[in-house]
Amino acid sequence: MKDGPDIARIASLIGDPARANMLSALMGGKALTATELASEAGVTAATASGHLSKLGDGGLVRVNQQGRHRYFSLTGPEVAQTLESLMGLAQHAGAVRVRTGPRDPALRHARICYDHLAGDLGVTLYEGLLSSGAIAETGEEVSLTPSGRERLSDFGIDLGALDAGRRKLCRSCLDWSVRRSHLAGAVGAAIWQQVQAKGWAQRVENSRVVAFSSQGESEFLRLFQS
Amino acid sequence: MKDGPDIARIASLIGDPARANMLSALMGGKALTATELASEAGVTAATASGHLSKLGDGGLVRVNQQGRHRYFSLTGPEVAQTLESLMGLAQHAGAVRVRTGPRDPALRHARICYDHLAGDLGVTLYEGLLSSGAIAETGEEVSLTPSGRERLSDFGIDLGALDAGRRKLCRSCLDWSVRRSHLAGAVGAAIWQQVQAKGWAQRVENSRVVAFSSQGESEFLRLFQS
DNA sequence: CCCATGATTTGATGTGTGCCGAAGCATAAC
DNA sequence: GTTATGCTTCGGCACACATCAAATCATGGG
Repeated sequence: MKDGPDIARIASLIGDPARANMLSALMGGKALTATELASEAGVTAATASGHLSKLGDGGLVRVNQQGRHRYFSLTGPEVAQTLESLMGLAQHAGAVRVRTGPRDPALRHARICYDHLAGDLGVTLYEGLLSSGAIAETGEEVSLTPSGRERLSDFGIDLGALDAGRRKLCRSCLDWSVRRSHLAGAVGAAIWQQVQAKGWAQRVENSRVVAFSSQGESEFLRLFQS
Repeated sequence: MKDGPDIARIASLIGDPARANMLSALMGGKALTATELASEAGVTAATASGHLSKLGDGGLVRVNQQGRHRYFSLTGPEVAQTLESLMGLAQHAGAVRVRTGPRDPALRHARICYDHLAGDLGVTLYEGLLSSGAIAETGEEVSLTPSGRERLSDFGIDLGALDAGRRKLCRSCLDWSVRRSHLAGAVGAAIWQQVQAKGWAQRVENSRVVAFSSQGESEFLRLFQS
């Protein structure tokens, strides 16, 4: 029964602790340099370089050379989605990190998933948009309704720019901490941008945690909670 | 950035070729004995035993002792779903098995995904049910509409029994070969059972491939294709 | 041009772990 | 009882690979 794609190859790629930490760091969506990733993984630059080249060969990360820096990022949302899926399994299997970080509760409340909002607030957003009819689902597809377009325009999002882009507008992404969906895709990314621009929230340095100001959070909930 | 569940632990579990082959075999949904799995993985019984105990500790497989046999199966649909997701990545990353099996095209056409139908025909089923209004989606959730209940009853499925069960009726599962959704959950499993009972298709020995009779396939399409 | 910084390559070391054979335990058949 | 089968445990072997230090290459700044 050696059917189907070679799953072991890429699973073993993710299976090394150093590489897994690098990938987790890249889940933040920001492109990071090789040295930054080395520090994230807790290894020397030499070791990190080897790992990154393997991840590149495996098609999990992409490089972007800029001057003498090389910026690494995940190749795409599929990778992020698979990683979240693995986190869900690990969580469920009780394979939580022995020394659960102090940031853990904050991480569950609101965090970045690649380039959009996840955690409790991400799920709230998704379900609020859905129940108010701003987005709708047909099959796996998520689409923006006319009323949704209007609301997001009012919110300050330039939908014309998104339409022009090649990226799919809406996409659902399974949340490992809540085990429900949150909103990904171009619209998901744009909403996060706008939340940031309005000063409602900002990212915590060197972490996927998102910190909402108390006022920002209440405005966010007022606008999006169903 | 050591936040979140420990992803490396279980990824490395899947990352070993022998274990990956075992898991792939279990994707067939049937519970298999330790020796069967050993032969699937191409290792001795001793080695297999060690692997299976690790998979058990990691929460990926479940044991079911019966007499002197020990039957192994995946702990649940989440595991199967994550594996499919990994296959999607592997496929996309060009990490296809060097020696692509002769069963490969058949596998894409129709196969078992844990306990329901996947591949071209699985996707056709899902989209047919959706466009004819038999199922509907709200968020990540898939639900059975009244007209859908009626159709499936006519098809010979005992919905009362499914309602009584604890398992979620409908669930969508991403298909690695087609990259679209197919139907999982209790209803997905029941449909496959019924397709089998009607003699439209049967599983190919020692493989996830599903073979439809030509008459069975045309009846299936007539009934479910949108 | 020279130095500083970022990144990769090379070579050597060590640990982890996959693998098997043989022996030990069960359970079932006779 | 005895024998056979399924599975696990143990001991030992060997290979793969993660790791680092030092050297090399590349880019940018003064």
